[in-house]
Amino acid sequence: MSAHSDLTRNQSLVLDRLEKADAPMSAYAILDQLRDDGLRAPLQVYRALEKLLDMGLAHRLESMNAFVACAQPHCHDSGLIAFAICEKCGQVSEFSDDVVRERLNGWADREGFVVKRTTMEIRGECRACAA
Amino acid sequence: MSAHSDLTRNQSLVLDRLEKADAPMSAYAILDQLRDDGLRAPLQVYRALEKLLDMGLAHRLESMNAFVACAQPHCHDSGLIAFAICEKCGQVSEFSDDVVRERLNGWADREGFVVKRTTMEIRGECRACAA
DNA sequence: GACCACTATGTTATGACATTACACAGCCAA
DNA sequence: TTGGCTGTGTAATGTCATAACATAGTGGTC
Repeated sequence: MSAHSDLTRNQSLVLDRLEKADAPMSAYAILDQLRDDGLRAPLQVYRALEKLLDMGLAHRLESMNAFVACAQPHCHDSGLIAFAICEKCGQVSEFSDDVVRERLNGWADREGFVVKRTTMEIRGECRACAA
Repeated sequence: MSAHSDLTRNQSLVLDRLEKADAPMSAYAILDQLRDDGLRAPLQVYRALEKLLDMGLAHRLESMNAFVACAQPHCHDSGLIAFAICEKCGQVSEFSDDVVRERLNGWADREGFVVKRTTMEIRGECRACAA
């Protein structure tokens, strides 16, 4: 499943936990589930998460202060990712749209704005929950 | 400038403060600046902010847990707003793009996802700061 | 092998952001 | 004048995130 060869112990623990979750998890929720594995302080989780974000293996959902594992192995490559978050069941869908990326980059170019990071999050209800 | 006729006292205080700021403010920063006006507890600010968000007079920037006054009187009408946030000077630019809105709505329609709220935030450096 | 730089780790304390719970006051319509 | 609604005030608490400091492994270089 997950070949996290070059990850440290803490990073592996955190990523595994995220991958097994069916909804975004807060750092403290992750911590609670990893007590038995020896983790005790928030910082241990936050440090692991930071690296995972850097490596493109996890995402941070700004609108809910929570984290998810990447849906696809190299989804960070697609440049700009949008998230659709169901507020009922918690499920998160990832997708990317080249046209949207184009438009935002176009605006930035015209304005002389140097983009570092873009977050796009749609809150609502997924098909199943809206039915 | 601001005809906040139908606002309560606390709401007016908070909105005025936001409008005079040249960068996003956290709820606690707002509170600190309104101590002299009689505000003492975070909740007084959060309650005012909630109403202002509802009325479309202010925005919440999810990626920095901060708030800004609307750039234009009725900018919520444009449906979907993107924010470009300069990490150096703190300045925030608001803009909307119909094509982007189209694309996101298209995705949602196809997926059967019922959209409640969308946040789009670009972090980086504005032209002046990037120079 | 001794040294040094770099990265990861563990722990405590603290800071920053947000909400719950409860009590009271004003306003307006039935 | 009663009851519902909205706003307000206050204290306590809950949730999210980082600073500061100490320790330990790893790998390169002389």
